[in-house]
Amino acid sequence: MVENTPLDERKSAILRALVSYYVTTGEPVGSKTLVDRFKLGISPATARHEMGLLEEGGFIYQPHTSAGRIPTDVGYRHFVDSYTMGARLSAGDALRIRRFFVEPRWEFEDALRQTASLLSALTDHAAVVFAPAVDRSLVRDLELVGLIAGRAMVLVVTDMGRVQNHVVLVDESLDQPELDRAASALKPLVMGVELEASARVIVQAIPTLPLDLRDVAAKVAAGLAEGTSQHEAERVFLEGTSTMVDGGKFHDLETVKQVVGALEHRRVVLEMLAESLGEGNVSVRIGAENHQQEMQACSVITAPYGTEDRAIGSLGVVGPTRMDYRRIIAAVCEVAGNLGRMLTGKR
Amino acid sequence: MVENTPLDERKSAILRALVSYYVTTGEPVGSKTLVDRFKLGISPATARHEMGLLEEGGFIYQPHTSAGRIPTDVGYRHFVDSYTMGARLSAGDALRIRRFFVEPRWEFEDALRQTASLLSALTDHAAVVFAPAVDRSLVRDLELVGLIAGRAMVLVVTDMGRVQNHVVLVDESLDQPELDRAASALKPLVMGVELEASARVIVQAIPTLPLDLRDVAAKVAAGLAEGTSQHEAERVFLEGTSTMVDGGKFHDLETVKQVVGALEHRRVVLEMLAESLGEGNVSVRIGAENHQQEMQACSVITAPYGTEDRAIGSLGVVGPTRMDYRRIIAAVCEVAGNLGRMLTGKR
DNA sequence: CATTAGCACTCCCTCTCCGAGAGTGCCAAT
DNA sequence: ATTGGCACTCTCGGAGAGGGAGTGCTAATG
Repeated sequence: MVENTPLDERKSAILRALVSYYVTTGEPVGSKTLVDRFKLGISPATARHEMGLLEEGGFIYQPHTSAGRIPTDVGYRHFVDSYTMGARLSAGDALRIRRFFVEPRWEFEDALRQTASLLSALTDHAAVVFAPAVDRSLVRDLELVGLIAGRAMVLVVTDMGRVQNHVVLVDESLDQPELDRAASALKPLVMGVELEASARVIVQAIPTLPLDLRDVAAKVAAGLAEGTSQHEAERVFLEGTSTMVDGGKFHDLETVKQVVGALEHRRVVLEMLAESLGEGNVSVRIGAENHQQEMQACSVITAPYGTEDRAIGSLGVVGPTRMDYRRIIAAVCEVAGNLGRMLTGKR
Repeated sequence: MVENTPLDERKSAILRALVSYYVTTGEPVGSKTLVDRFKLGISPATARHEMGLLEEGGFIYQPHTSAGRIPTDVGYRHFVDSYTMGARLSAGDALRIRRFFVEPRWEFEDALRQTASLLSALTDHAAVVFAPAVDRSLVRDLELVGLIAGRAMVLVVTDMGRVQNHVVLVDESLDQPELDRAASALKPLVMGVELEASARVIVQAIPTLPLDLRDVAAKVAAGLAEGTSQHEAERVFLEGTSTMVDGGKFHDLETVKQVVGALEHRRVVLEMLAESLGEGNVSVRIGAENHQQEMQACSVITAPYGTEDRAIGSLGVVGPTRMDYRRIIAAVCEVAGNLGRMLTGKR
């Protein structure tokens, strides 16, 4: 409520203890409980005094007079900022992650979906994994396949085993040999080019192409452009929504519905993960810090994955603000690191 | 409880009224309410008498002595069997479906996902659409694309615009020209063949191939076989799970979690939809009629889609046993019909 | 001056009690 | 066979009471 006072060490310790305890029980925490369970070296009265100050500072609040205290979003924020660095995974979790990633996984999409499952199981919250459609993997193949009734499919394969396809309308008279001819002409143009740039490359080369191929080329370029931009929503893998319904994570059923609904319509997930792609490191959004209206009862922990210098996607965990931040942050980081290594083969 | 008495007309009418009313309110229905709201031409006392008999027959039950009656699964079953034929869609719903299907949709997967969304929005329940990986669409193209580190991707396109890809391990020494050579050799074998049969065709042709291609061919066939059988789970499109959380559809939160969890792990959905593929027509599974343990608090309404003689997939709606069967059955049928027509181009 | 023990106070939670309301089953009359 | 009358049962909601947990304040203490 007042200004953004930096907390002295004792207040910080009290806040840490309070958050830790509240997160496990879900009950408001009183001064007595606090000094009983944690070796704070102070009496309940002193704790009460400090807690009063913490409340003035907006770090904790009482659901009603004469109840224990509950952390506010600001309180969680301080907890995360001051006590979260260097959190280590439990041996069990670490082992589980290591086991998961030593298994070879050949399918790109499969790997991402399973990673989402892992993350959800690990944290007991909903997990998302996102691979942006627009990325810097390199084109390995381009094919044109005629379908029924003047439709043709543009197929692009990247070096990371990702397939993108897009159906375009072409002149009905084009048969497969002609499509092959077009593909042969276009393929050399885009081989080794970044997927993101491929449409542009083709457009630029159109004037140099034989007249009868220009129309097809334009269609293909359009398909590529649309394919890379539009279908991002399909690149979101979401697992563990059922954990949201779990006992008492959210008090309000309406909230649960809102959150599950928002996650389901991938737009919100997409926004969150895209934001985190920009920042270089693990990102923690607590409650109202989320820009998305629907997510303001949640905390979202995300991290990009890839190599040091280049992120190829991001992943994260969504849960109630009352979550075990240390554990989850550690898990997200560890999984992101492993996934990045697995996909890039580096390091 | 007793035997499977065929109900006389009046009992049947009472049951119909009771189900209709209960489905809208969710409250146990009493004899007075029943004769007040429906023109049954009998007095409450008579209704009570009949209701007593219906209860003996196991069609309805009381949550506690001296409360109204609620339909049992058997009651719903009778309702569906006797009162559901020829149910018509509301004009609004019919229009909405028609509007949806006149828009051209080029992407197979997209079309299915959006259909699931439509069905969910239409019924206000969770909706699933399933396209089995093994089907009878015809192969239009086969490509081999080299990826990093001895992996190659087998790409197959079918005439309905479906792309299937599977990564296989090949000899590290194989470069793209050699893969192309292999693809050229294999492609003629499978062109126009049913996807389902393609792996078998290749295996049979292996002895006729040049020695140095036989290994690759076997790998490709294995990849095709695995691709067509294993990844069915990825062909399930699920939308609208958040509607499950809606007020009072299920009384028990634990049930909601169980159901959402089961839907999320596609296995259960897959089982249900595969079952319905076998039966030729719309199928209604009410509560305990579901073979899946997790679904016994739900009703599942599914229908295959495709042409008259050949189903190419199935779709359905999952909700609480307390649902508006007439409306939902009509919606499922209509959507299935339209989707089939759109995908096959037939009427 | 910070810390602490003591204490009165506040508020929630649970339990119980009670009356109203809804619905039933049965019985006797039609 | 149907119906009106009636006593009975059960749930639901509100009121009231007691217990418990936790607070803020004050005065005493090192």
